[in-house]
Amino acid sequence: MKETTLKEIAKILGISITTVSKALKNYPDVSEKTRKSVLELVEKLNYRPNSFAVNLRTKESKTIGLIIPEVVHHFFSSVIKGILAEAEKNGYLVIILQSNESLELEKKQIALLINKRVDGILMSLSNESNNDDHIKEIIRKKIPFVQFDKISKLIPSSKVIINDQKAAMEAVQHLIDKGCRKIAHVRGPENPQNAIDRFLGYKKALEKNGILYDSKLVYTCRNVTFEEGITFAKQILEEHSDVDGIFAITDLVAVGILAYFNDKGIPIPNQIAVIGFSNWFMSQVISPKLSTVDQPSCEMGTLAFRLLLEEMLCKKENKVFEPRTIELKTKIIERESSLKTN
Amino acid sequence: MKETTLKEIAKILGISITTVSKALKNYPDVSEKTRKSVLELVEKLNYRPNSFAVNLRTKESKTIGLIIPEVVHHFFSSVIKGILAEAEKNGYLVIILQSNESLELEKKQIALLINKRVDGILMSLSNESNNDDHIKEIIRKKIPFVQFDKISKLIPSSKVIINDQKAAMEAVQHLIDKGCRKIAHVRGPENPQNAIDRFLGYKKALEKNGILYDSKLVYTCRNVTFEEGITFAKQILEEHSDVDGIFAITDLVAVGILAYFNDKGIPIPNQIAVIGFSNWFMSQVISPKLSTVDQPSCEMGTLAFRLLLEEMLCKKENKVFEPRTIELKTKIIERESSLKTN
DNA sequence: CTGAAAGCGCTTACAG
DNA sequence: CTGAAAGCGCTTACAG
Repeated sequence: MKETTLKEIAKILGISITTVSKALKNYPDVSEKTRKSVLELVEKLNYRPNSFAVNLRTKESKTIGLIIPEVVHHFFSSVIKGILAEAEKNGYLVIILQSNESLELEKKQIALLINKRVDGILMSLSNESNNDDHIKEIIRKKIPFVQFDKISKLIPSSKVIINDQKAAMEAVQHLIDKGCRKIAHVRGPENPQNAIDRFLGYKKALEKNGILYDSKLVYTCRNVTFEEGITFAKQILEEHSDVDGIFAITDLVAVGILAYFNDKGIPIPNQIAVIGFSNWFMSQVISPKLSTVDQPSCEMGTLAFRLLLEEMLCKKENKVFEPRTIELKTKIIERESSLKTN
Repeated sequence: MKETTLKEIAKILGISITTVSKALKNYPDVSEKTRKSVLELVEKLNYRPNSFAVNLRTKESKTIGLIIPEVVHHFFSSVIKGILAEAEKNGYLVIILQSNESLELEKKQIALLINKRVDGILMSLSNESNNDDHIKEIIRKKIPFVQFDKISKLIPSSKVIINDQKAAMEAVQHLIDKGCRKIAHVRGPENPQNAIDRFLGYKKALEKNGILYDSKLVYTCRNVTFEEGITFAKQILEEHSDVDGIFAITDLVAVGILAYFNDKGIPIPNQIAVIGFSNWFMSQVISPKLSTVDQPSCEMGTLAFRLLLEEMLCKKENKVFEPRTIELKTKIIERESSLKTN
């Protein structure tokens, strides 16, 4: 089945391609009569402009790229949902790539998106990312670019983030308020800014409350998994049996910790209180229900797309765009895992 | 920053655009010397072919579309993961659209993908889909098309599915084997084939075991949510206090059911055994751990893409492609929620 | 081995 | 109000 083209329509109506094109784009200099006949035939033949040709002419594709560390992840999939909804509302399609927390893949995918000539790129860094060179390429090519959640601070782009340090401080303060005095931290990997910030928030909260920081109480995840939660829970119990509180980098790890303690019959929160981060759906259905830090996800996606859209529009009109950073609010969610009764 | 084009390279080297293009595409009829000088300059200028132009010429974009009911969903996000990985391996990008279980959105999105002229489409139907007209358009346009999980049986396309009826039968048989005699079913909405098939499997299992089917024991979800699980658990308890087993359309609903029973102190599985479907991650961390039907997800994505790729290649070579259906194996996962000890 | 030319299907500045 | 023409940046059949 051959696709209808402007040429055919022009031929059938006995007018020029130019006029057909103008009629379709509501140029004012086309007679009502001509426009009508064009619209009718277009309707009848179910004509759709060839997007490849339009892209080539207009140098834009109404398509953006999204690079995300992991799709099977409550937080990230919610961000994707927000992005997809907002993009669709504004007539944009989204190409999604999963970096799988790998720097190598991330590099490759940035190259793919640049070659594809997407109109803009949204990105959350992989855990392995430890320098900015591959990202600078996006800036150098003047491709509209917004980072969210896991960002590189030094890249001059718009960003949508939370205040990880503050949120972590509040989480640890919450444990302290509940009576915890010896608090372990299962932190994220070395590279990601948010793992660093949450760790710093942990330290600051201790300091503020006159509790001595002990680096032995800090355990570092490599892959931030449920399994690591189990492993570290075991280790904490063996190495520091008097720990009375744990702040985990994210809910998935916290759930692993709870699973191990449940299994061993360690009373939570009375012996050890636990708080996670991100408010995954899972947290409210496990037992005990997990206290955590609520972090906007869908909204983060929506706002990231809006910032990108603004930048794309500025670029189109050759205006200067000043990158902006939006910081979203977090909130402590108190549930059973930190509700000490002693 | 202007992008490098073939024209510029040709000009700098004092040769024709044709020759540059051929050198880059490893045509045999280019001298080694010329090819080398081209490759060197290309490297130096970091030339990347303009994909818009390539798309227009070759009439393909190495991009496929994926329409999925819901991204924030353990099963679907795992399928996406499988698709993305396989697509990337084969040099394809994936545009993802979320139909949000809405027929209207689904229609719109099919139109978007057709207009975008993607090379192929992967799709899982929304719950609202009750006829095939919008999907037939894909077939009519001869766009390579593969359905997975939630499919329309009558559309002549490749499919990747499980045997929902058989899997459901096994799940209910499992409850019966554990001693359940009055088994309720919290089913999915009316339209989706897999909800229908699981319901039929439920019925067949009862029949096979000489248990009378009672339509009052079947509860129908509208949105297949955690909250509906809670609601129906309550209703089941009120309306049929002697129910001793529940088969839920999916784990999310089953988890809602467990939450309600836990809250009310109903002993699971001893008073009521529960089995879900899909083996979401969550199922193994809640208490009691949820018995369920394991359903391949990532693999489903991988295979769906492979079938699509095959069809896309056939189309390119003007070969006939015979749609195929791949049926993946499921497996009962026995956990605490069905482990009666009486 | 090299290149002129046609063409993919649009958009738009320009002339009339 | 209409249309001829140029051009976006490639690919490829064809001629030499």
